[in-house]
Amino acid sequence: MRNRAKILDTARESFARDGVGVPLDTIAERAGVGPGTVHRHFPTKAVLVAAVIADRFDHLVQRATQLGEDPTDDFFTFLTEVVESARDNLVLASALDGGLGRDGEASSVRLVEAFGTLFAAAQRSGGVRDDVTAEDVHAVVSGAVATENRLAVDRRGLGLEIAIAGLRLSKMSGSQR
Amino acid sequence: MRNRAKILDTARESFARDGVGVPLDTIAERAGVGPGTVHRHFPTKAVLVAAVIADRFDHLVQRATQLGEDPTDDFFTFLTEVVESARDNLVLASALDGGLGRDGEASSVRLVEAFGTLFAAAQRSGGVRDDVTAEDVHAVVSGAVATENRLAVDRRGLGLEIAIAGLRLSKMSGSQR
Amino acid sequence: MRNRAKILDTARESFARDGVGVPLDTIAERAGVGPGTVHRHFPTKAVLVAAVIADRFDHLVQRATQLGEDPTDDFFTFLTEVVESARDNLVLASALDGGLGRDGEASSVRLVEAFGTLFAAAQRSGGVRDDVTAEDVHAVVSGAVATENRLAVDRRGLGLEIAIAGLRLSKMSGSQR
Amino acid sequence: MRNRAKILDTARESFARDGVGVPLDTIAERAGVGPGTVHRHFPTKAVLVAAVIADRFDHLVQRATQLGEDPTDDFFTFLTEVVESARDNLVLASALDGGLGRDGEASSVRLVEAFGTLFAAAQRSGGVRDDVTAEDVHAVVSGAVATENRLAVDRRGLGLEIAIAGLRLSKMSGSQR
DNA sequence: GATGAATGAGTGTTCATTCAT
DNA sequence: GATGAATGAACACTCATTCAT
Repeated sequence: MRNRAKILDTARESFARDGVGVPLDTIAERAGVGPGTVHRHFPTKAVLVAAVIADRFDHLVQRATQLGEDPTDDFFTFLTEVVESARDNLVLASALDGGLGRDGEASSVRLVEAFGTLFAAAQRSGGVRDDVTAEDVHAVVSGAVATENRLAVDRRGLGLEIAIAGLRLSKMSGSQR
Repeated sequence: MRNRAKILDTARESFARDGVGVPLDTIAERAGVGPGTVHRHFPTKAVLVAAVIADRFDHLVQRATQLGEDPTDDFFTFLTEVVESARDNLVLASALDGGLGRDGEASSVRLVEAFGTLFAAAQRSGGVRDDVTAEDVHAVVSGAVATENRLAVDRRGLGLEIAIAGLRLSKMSGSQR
Repeated sequence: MRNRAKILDTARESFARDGVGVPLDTIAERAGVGPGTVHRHFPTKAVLVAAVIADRFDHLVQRATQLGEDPTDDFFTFLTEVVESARDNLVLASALDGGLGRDGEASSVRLVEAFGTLFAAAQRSGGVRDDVTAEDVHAVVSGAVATENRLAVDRRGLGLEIAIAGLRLSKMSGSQR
Repeated sequence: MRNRAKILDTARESFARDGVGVPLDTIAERAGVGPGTVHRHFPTKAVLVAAVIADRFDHLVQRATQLGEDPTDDFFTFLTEVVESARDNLVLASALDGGLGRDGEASSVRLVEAFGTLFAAAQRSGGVRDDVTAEDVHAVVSGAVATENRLAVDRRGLGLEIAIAGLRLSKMSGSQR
């Protein structure tokens, strides 16, 4: 249905800008449909939120398959894309923050897999610290997103820079603290 | 009053565990008091939330004054304390995340000042990258908190390690990305 | 919607009988709808109260336009209608009592205008004391309403009679007290 | 107890200015006592309100006994005092308005009696219309109070003037309407 | 399929009243 | 007697969800 897409788009923008607190009625109104229509397509608010997230996650997974140069570059490129897609996007940021893969959502699992594959390859090829796990990477991504979202607009990039430097293989790794 | 402390404690735990979404009635019940009692001590939910945060923030500011060795060590020690205090604490994490100092709350402003002083000293003494601002540090702290909160329990520390490494003066600073 | 009218009717009766203190939930229950439905049609209790009043006021203004005999008779006929409509009606009585026109409500302003026009004409035609102002008339109307509401049922009319006699041009006007 | 008088005074002013809606806690605070103290002296808010009213009513009844010239003058003088005491006094105004004597309150009954005696004498002496009852007078007083309270400050007196003219024996009485 | 009116449980807040100190 | 902290019922209002049209 065309309405489904319209609702999904509106929800994406609304949730991105204002968080999941936005009333469904507001989304319905912004999408130019009735609240009942929203529920026809998305029986529950949670379902709608999940759909919005899944949409972005699948979009990202898609991108992961379009890489293919150097494993290390691929990994960091993907990480950058993930972080940037969650920048200025409240739902995505909190979706990455809270329970990537843990929620059992199919798209979430796929993203974890895509990430895992790239990460394993990068680690094998020696471009990434070998004392961090795939799970750790999820956490670091969360952190990078949080940093980016808090940074002044003209300072953007610092969060990514630090995260990437922190994951990249270097002599100083693990020597701090 | 003894009840004020009881309510504040209960609120601290409730907000830490479940976020600020916890109904005041629930907090009242958990504290073993009536809903009216909560309002007597904290006229508004916002006031209670602010009180919980202020309590922790002032605790931190207190710690800042007890340092006094090497400026750089002091700064990173304080940063570590701040991040650790927000670990497993949803309100504190989001308080650090959203608008440190921007909210005009006295305790928030004091924390910003404490941070700023230590940061300036550390930067002057050459222990911290000189291309980052105090504002940047707030963002990086947010990120470290997010990372720590997402990390498996036995992996804790990685977020801090990366943040600290990212802020510490090093030859590679600014060379990435 | 049919429900809007049902709610307005119920509110009119409830407010008339028991005053504006009646809980919205009670009105909802009496109207056979949920509390949310009341809020859908009248976002705020003040809006509902205003709607009830506006409904009566506009009804009165309507009547004012249907007159057209002798200016003096018209004025007193209208005054009588206004007072009688507020008889046994707590909201209307207090709406007339407190701030006719001062509240900025459109219907209130219209009623003031209707009253003012009739009053001016009556005064010009010599049927009304020329030492009273339009504002005075509002106060006298308030008084007549109060009197009528306090009067035993079989004595009704005395308040109006006194008010009308007091406003009508007579030799004794202003000689008392 | 001295506190009782302090509370009563404070309540009188508070209720006069803001109506009976004023919270007891506010009155307690203004009186410089705890809320519990208010309840010790006045078990219920209704009791306090009644006490405030009784205090004024008894004050008025007192005045009634100090008259003694011409019956008609006495009656209208008393009526004037009653109306003026309720001017700018929200509780008193509504106490006069709603149920003088009907509430069974002793002071209310006494006021009714005082009024009744003066009224009967005035009527007997031929100074007051003989087609109105004592009950009617209560209603007219209500009206005069309402009018006075609505009148602009520099127009005060009109309500009383009209009420008195309306009750006084005159050739036009009963000829209107 | 779409609509949007209706639902009703839930939330923050107020305030008369009680009672331990 | 006085205090003021505590109580809890009550209220206005929100919003996810349902359902008649």
